[in-house]
Amino acid sequence: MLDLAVLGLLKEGDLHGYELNKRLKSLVGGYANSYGALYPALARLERRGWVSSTAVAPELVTDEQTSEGHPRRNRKRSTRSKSGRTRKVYQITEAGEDHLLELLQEDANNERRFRLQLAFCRFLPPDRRLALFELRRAHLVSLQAMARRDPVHSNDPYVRSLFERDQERREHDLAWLDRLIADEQSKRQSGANPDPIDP
Amino acid sequence: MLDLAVLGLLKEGDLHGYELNKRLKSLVGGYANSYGALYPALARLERRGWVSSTAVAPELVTDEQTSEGHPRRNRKRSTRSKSGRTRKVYQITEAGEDHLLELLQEDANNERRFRLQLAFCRFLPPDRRLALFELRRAHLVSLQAMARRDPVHSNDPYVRSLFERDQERREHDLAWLDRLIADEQSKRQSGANPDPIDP
DNA sequence: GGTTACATGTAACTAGTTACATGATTAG
DNA sequence: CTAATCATGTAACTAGTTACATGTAACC
Repeated sequence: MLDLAVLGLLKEGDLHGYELNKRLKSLVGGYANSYGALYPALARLERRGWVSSTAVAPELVTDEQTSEGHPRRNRKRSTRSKSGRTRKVYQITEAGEDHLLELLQEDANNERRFRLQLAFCRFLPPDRRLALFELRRAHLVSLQAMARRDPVHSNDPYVRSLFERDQERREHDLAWLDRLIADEQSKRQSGANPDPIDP
Repeated sequence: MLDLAVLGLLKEGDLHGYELNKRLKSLVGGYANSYGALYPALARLERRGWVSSTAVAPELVTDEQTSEGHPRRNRKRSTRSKSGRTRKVYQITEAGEDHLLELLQEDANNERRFRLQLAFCRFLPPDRRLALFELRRAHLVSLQAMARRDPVHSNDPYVRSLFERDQERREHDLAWLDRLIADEQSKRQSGANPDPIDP
């Protein structure tokens, strides 16, 4: 799961672990400050050849990589470092990109995984993307059916309220997915030139 | 987490592992057929003195425990067994009930935990229950605030759609929780006799 | 006579969290 | 000078899944 998130973020651009973690936090509300998961994951991805890393000495940090614009008066030297340690900047490999495409298509039964798949589904070809959405839809529909044929037995008001919320959430989610699917299909019909020659 | 679910279900009545698993499935849409988590959990709960178990021989299975009403013609003997193996029926201990009360109050930051806490919150005294709801509410509000002060950076339509859904879900959840809280408070005001003497 | 349901368990694996260790740089 | 932020990592723990092993009994 983390693999998917990391490869997806690295496909957008090279990053080091600390920065990756910040992006993960804003991408998935959750994925705490768990460097305890991230760093081992990066090491694993590198062992498998899906990413490669470059050590970047703090002196070599360039202006582009350093936060905002206003250059604040150089103190002592023009090259100042924002970090005290050598950073390891990771980049995705070709094998990594292939693997990412696989991860983007598998399952979709898992709520958290689907979240990540959606966040990076722009890297999929349109037909694969649509297939992913349909797969997720089928899963939601089967959950819906399960809930309907086996309604709440409990008379407890709290349990009932919980199950009602679940029901509403499923319906809301299905409607949302249907909108996504409809948008995909309308895209195929209108600007359906995968190799645009005449703009 | 499983501990909470198991203790809660056992507080409603004695059960064996297989039956517990079925209840878990209908209670939490999820918690797969994971006997691989349940049986070790039961063993652990027993070691800690929160539950105790009784071996029940298949011959001793009584009619009350055997599914539905229609008695189907006894074949060969009046005591027929539905199961081929000795079942281990678990019951919650006094220490287990105390522990359950603790589990019902801790955290509430965790979505899945809160689900279970709500499913069994009827075992809490009303003030504790209200406190639990308020705690969950505070957590949702802080998530809401985080999302607002740090909006989506991405221009990707899929990412945007995802974050919009998140937002709607949070709002829906908050409204739902507020209804639960309001109901609790109105209960306190109307039938607020914890030791009813005059019915 | 094969599939499904009943029933208990173990082993290996997946996935993430919490706490710790370490140290530099920067903003107030 | 002190708190926050930057930066990388390890160890122990929590929590659940998947696959396997084993066997009975009921259903069609």
